[in-house]
Amino acid sequence: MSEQDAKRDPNEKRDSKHFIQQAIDADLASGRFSGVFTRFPPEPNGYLHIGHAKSICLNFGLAKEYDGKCNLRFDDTNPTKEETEYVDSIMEDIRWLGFEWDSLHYASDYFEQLYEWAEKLIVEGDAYVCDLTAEETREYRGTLTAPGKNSPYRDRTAKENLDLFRRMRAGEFQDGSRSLRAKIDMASPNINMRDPVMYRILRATHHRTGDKWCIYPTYDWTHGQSDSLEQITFSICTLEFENHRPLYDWYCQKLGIHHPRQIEFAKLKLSTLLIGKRHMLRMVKEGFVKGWDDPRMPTLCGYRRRGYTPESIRNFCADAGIAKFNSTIDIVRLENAVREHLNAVAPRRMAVLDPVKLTITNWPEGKVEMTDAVNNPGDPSEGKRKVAFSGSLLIEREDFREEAPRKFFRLKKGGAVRLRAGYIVDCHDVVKDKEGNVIEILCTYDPDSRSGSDTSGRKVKGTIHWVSAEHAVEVDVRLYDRLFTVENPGDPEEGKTFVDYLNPESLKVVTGYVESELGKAKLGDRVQFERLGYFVVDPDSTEDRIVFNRIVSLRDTWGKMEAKGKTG
RNA sequence: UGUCCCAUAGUGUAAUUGGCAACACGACAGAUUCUGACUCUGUUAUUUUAGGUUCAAGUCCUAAUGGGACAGCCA
Repeated sequence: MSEQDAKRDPNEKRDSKHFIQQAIDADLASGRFSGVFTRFPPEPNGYLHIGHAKSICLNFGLAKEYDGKCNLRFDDTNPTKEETEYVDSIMEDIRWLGFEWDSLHYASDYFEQLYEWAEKLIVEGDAYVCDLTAEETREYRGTLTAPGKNSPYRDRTAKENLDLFRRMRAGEFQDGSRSLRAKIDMASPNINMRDPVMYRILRATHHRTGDKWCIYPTYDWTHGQSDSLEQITFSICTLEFENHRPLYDWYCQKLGIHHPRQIEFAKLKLSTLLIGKRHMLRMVKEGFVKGWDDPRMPTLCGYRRRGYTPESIRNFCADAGIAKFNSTIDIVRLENAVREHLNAVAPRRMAVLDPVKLTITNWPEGKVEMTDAVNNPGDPSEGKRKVAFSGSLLIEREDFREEAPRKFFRLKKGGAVRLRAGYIVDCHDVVKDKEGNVIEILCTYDPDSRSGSDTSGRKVKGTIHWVSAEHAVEVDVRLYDRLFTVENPGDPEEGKTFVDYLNPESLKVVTGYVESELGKAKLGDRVQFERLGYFVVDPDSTEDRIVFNRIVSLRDTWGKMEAKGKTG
């Protein structure tokens, strides 16, 4: 133990901080801010996914870490895309992840304040009503390399602008016929500063304000001001808003209001996953998956149904780190985080998913023995349970070979294997059908080899799982696998789309035979089927038939050896 | 012929802010094992390049190269 401590000592810098924490420390030290107040600002136009989880963990995590606050604010400035349905699911998902907001807000709550501030900018000559159409506005904006040119309406008087803007609000003009723009610099190398639009005329029913407004503020004109109103200190967002920061700052400065600091970080990207809204929408709409909460979806509700734990997702996000580099994290890290947590908390059970009959020829007719099985070898306090052992068992077809390579440690003809929490059995014969398939394995058992009280002294290399045929409970098992077969399905080669990379085996449904203990399993229960993986009880379960989802398989060293032909 | 941002093992992040490049995951090799799981051990790097500053550079400066973001009245 002291040796371990000595080894750990030089690496004692576990408190190393990422660049946002360092920025916060600096601002706190300099007195720029006196506390940490963050916010998570989703647009209620879709379901939260694993990428949002990173942002949620960051924002809520920072608030917790610095003893500050974190709000939930719905960025609902585009009535054509947003719905209350999403608001509810977003709140549910955040809570499931294990976070609670300090207070709940909607950007739409600030529409009136925003409007007043817009008038202020008009009066001060910092904003004007522009009659250019959307298309004309684009033409006037210039390009990435060429400066834009001033709108012919740029020099209207404050009085005229105010009148026009009020009439915009009053509904006197057609949708899209005019806009309110900030008067900044049409020659700015940063396109966001070329007189950005603040308001558009848009007759659409808003999910909260109904038909009260026919003009709606744009993101840039809303976000920073909302942050300011809530006294946010650190407005954390993703990298694509980096070029918007000058505008964020410009609005706050012109208005002379509380000025939060916007800090950008790289959003999460995971291999084999498609997180984009349109991609996910297409998967759902075209039936590649069964809905937003399909266990193969990268949505939080999908992962929830899949059986992932909030802890494992949080651990994963912490593990992934915060940086400004656009990186892709290997999906196995997420899967590993899930295994790591479930290994600690999921009770072990036995289940056979591809059964073949194993008959013990020297087992007393009709005898049933209750043996002890350990619930979690890593945690003795989890105790033991009784499992019914009999002369007629089911084992995994994969665990038997008539002819087997040298390193096959399971059951083979003429060989022996330990039945977990049971006896050692010796295979002496097999029964086959007309096609030559093995339909029954005949064994003898060693009465002195019972688990827990083995006096046989025998050492066998392999241990396999089993269930007693007459005691097993039949269940449905959904074997989920990755939805896509390639690292980056979002970057298809010529002439292909992400659809071409869908994994046809992302879902296999089989009938499983589980130990009787599992007949009592309840919705949401997570267990490890020994040697197979982690499974959760799905909501589709009924009174008389339980449905299990495979959360994630166990690491399969043997499978890898076989794939590489290293089985000796 | 723009502006901004980024570059450290295969992957992702560190490096006490200028002082012996570390951790995790993967991969590989081995140990252990009544789960081929878990656990444990070992291996895995001229810090993109070229200059410069310095006793000392992953860290500061300049340039190059490579990558990313931006031309919605989306967010």
